[in-house]
Amino acid sequence: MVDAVRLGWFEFATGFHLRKAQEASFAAFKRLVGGIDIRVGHFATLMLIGENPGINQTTLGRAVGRDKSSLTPILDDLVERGLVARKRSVQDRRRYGLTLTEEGEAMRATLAASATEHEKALAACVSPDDLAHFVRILKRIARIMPD
Amino acid sequence: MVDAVRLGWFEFATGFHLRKAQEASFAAFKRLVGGIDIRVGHFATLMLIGENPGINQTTLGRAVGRDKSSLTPILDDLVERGLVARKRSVQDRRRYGLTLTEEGEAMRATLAASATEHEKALAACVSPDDLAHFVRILKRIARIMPD
DNA sequence: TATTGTTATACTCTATAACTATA
DNA sequence: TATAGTTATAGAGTATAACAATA
Repeated sequence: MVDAVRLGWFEFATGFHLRKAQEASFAAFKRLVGGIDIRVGHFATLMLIGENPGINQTTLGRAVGRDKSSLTPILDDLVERGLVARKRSVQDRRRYGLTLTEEGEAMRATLAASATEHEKALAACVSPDDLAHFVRILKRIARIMPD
Repeated sequence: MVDAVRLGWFEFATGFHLRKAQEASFAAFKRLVGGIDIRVGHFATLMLIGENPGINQTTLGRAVGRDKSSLTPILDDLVERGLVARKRSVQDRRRYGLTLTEEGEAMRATLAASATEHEKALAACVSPDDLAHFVRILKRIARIMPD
């Protein structure tokens, strides 16, 4: 049974469609990397450590919009799997500098390939001309809305 | 301490910014309706029942992208608070027809006002010319990505 | 046999608060 | 006193599976 549901006001509710688009994109990405045993939170963490070697957990948390305590189990897992190394800073012994191991770098390359695939799938929804503009709007929303 | 974090590849990762924009929009909406004791899941449910009187739970779940079992506790709460009425269908006694009570309708009107405010806040991030196009892209992503 | 809705249950993700150790 | 990171814990939000009632 396929019932037509009137969205009514929701037809134009940006927040509602933002959520559905995000969920769809998320689900598609999960399916894409389904063969690789890694979660999306792990993915972002791995990519950002690769891009910012020596970054600490608090800074990393701010970048992905999560509390530092939320990152602890993710990092525990990545370290245990030999993908990330925690090195205590000599200048400030409270901090750990995070870096990718060789294996972590290899995993990052593999995941980056999946991510590129995923971007291609998104490109089927947004013309190349519009994509940059689209992402710019998303960034503006993320930056401005909280105030 | 404000560290600059290199996003690197992430700079262009649509999915990443989609998530951050969705979270920012969600947080802003929560703050807006903060005075009203209602959650976002409840909000969508209330709006869609108002727009589709007599809708059943399975159909409603499909519209919001949730399993029917996820809606049961939400509906229990809305019914207990006198906002929604469950009426067993006479044609098919397995189904309940969902409608808003008078109080539910009043709540819907109040929430719709908040939602309109929220859309105005979003309009500060997307020009009126672009907004319709932006939402169209979001819908396309939600429709196409899962395949 | 299939479907609607409920229940029991468990999992993921996340934050808060209290803690240790350093500064 | 303040900060980096960990631990314990709790709360959303969600899905899966088994179930009862009905089709």
